[in-house]
Amino acid sequence: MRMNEGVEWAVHSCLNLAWLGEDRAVPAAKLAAFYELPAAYLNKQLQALARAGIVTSTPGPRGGFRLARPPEEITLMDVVAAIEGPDEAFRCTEIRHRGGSGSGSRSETPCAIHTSMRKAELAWRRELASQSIADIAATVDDHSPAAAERVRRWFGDTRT
Amino acid sequence: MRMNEGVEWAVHSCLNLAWLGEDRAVPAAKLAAFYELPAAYLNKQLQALARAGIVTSTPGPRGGFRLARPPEEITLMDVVAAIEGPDEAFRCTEIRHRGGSGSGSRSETPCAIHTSMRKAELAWRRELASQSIADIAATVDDHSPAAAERVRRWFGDTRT
DNA sequence: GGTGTACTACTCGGATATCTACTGTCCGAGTGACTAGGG
DNA sequence: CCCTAGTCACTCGGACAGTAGATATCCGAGTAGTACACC
Repeated sequence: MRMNEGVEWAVHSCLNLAWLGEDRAVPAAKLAAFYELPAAYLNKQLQALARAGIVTSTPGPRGGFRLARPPEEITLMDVVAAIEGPDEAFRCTEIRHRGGSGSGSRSETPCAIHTSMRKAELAWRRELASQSIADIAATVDDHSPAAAERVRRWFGDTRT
Repeated sequence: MRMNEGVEWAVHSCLNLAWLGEDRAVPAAKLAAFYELPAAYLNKQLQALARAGIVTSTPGPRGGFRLARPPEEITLMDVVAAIEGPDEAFRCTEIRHRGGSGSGSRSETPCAIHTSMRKAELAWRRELASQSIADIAATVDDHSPAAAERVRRWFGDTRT
């Protein structure tokens, strides 16, 4: 089981967008250059965020991405769901109804394994939903206060 | 993000082994036939369980797999870790230290995103570790009491 | 009849193909800004 | 000096390859049971 690498990129980009404010749009190429990521592929992830309503995109010159709502209202769960899709990690294929096992009583009782797995996954989702982009930004500001300013300076100065 | 299908097979097989008792070994081919699964591939998953010390394997005629310890002491976390491996789903690649971002202060503060993700994943693992094979067996016995007996009969009768 | 030995069938275990989906790249559609010309 | 039309560069958006990991399969090593020959 492995999470898409795009999730890491997306969260970092959301953090940067949060620091840069909502009044300016940042092109995907610039967000990618900040971390030396492949620009076109990061763009793909940002598109997913846009479809999920987490960021808004504006085309043309001076265009780019910006957060669609305040960072307090964007949770890690939102970002993960946008990139990974709605499906849960464990997918019950109902093998208990195949072969010699299910012959006869095709009961409609829920699969106990599926239930247990879902319970664990819900705990995971709940924890993700409890943490917002603003929370993470606050943690970073606490540990290294210069980070936000460095981001603002870098995105303000370079004209790549 | 998608969990290996082998996890589902492995948990079902552990359940069956629990119902069949520790005093008899069941070949992988028979466990596979019960659900019409590819035998060689299920065997691969059972090997992973054996390496993790969840089941013991005995070769030769009358050989097969059996639980290495009572089902009360086998948790879902054990099985998932055996199949999926020890790595966590979210892997921080430390992109924050690449490119224009990290130039200058390569701080040793922990990555806040990584910390948050790990927190969620720990909640998931904790929930998995709290449920044992015996718990699931009890749930199934509660919902459809005939299941255990049907398993014992099927594995006892057929001589495939 | 008892015992030792060779044989056979059965099982796991790991090495080897195939296939899905994640990763990465490219080009076109659309939009806003800028420039130049006219009033 | 102000307004308008045309051009251009920039950006997103989706369509198109490449690749790692999961899925599926096959064959060899080892073992226990069995049959047979010998004592």
